[in-house]
Amino acid sequence: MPGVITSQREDFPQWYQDVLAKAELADNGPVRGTMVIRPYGYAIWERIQGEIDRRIKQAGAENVYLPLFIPESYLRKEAEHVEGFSPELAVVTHAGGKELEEPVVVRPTSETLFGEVMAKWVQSYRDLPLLLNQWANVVRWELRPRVFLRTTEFLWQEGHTAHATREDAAEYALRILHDVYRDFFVNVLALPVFIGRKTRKERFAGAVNTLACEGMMRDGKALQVATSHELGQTFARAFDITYTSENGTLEHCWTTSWGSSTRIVGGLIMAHGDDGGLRLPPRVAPVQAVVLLVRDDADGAEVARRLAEELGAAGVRVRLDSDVASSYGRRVTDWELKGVPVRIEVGPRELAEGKVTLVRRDTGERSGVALDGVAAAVTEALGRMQNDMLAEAEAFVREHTAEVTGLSDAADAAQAGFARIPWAAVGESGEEELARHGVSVRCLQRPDGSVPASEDEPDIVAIVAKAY
RNA sequence: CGGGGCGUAGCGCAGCCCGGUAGCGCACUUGAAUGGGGUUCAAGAGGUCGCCGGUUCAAAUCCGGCCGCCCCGACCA
Repeated sequence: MPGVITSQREDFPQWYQDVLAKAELADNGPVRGTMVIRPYGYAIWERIQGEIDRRIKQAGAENVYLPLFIPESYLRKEAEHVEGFSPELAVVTHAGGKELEEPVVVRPTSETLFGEVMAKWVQSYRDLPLLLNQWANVVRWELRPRVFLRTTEFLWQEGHTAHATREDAAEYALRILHDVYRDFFVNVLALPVFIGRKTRKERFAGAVNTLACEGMMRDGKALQVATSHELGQTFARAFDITYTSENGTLEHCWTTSWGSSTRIVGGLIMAHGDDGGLRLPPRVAPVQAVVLLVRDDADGAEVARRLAEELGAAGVRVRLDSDVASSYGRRVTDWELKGVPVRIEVGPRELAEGKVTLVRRDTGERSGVALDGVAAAVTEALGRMQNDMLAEAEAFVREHTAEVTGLSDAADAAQAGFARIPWAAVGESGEEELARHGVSVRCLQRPDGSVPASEDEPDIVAIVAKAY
């Protein structure tokens, strides 16, 4: 595949743009910073959405839908929250042909609306925990947008929960991080993630603790792919989310919020893509296998049709490409750009031997497969690819993560990957210093990679990197 | 808001310095050949050269003003 696109570090932004366009994922929208997600890009998002939604439900949360518009006064109820979001709000001042008495804000996130709703729904300790989630679009007027990674309008899932105790809320926020997000990234996207606490500087506006998953892209930069916040009693106090406890006293709830967005699609592209375009792990691929009819012959067409049917029956998401009016090379390249994991080529040469050719997208490896063994071979290849892609990504992360002890070494290492450095050697002043090199603390971890209970724990490690 | 750059066909660009019939690649339409890694040939359609003004016999090109957009930094899932 001669020079279709290149993923060399210096060309990475251009490579990313090319993949978006050539794999037909998304374009810029007419309003600056917005994006148009094309059918194939949306199909990938639907896979992501389905997998995350299933995990959310397993964690006990239920889906609801709250309004797009928020009265401006709601946002003002929580000082830190307004301050954090006001620069990027889209505000509607006119509607129905006249100026509104109170402007309405297009939601940048829905903590305030959920606060209002929870205050009504929670009366007694028997109503707790209240575990809610919504799939919605939100708007944040970003200064420097980038398709999928940071767009003015994006699709996401935001979970909002209310609990009786601090411990219960903290435990749930951590559970979401582990059981919903990390599990999804590792087992579906084959994307190893660093999980940990955000520093005070990087914390969500209004939260008392922010947890995050950070993924490494192939240019060595970090992308925050999901977050989970403990909101303490901040929003419970601002919105009067109270309950009567078992012994009759009136108490404020402890709330959490957590989210993941269409940004994940960008992360998927940048973590697994190569010079041939997208590479999709089988579990997230909308099309897992394509049966490609090489030449225009009736026997081959019949075999290809039958194989596609068999694969479908075996539970493989399969497509038949018998569009022989387009050239073989063109079609092969198109499916590779789209990252389809397995390609089955049906041509006269191998058919003469009672075989077809199976090609893996991740390695490019080709093998001959007997006609009656195709479904088994494809299923096996998909399973192997899922594991191999995770192992490959893990090796990449290991090779691009440096152990350092000093700030300047950390800043240097972060030009090409991640650095692990004792948090004691960084601190808030060190964060400022790193920022001058375009580097930030992505998260704080225990030495074993688990999530610390506070940033004051001894021996905790800062993961530092350049970030998107 | 600081620092760079760009506005010419649907997309990507050349032409501008040195004024003289509006060009190239991709995509699109038609026809033919080809067909195991982005096929080839032929024909065709498509333009207010960002806008306004000036200089000139003549402006995409020179001069003045305006507008829009992109990239790098600050903000962020």
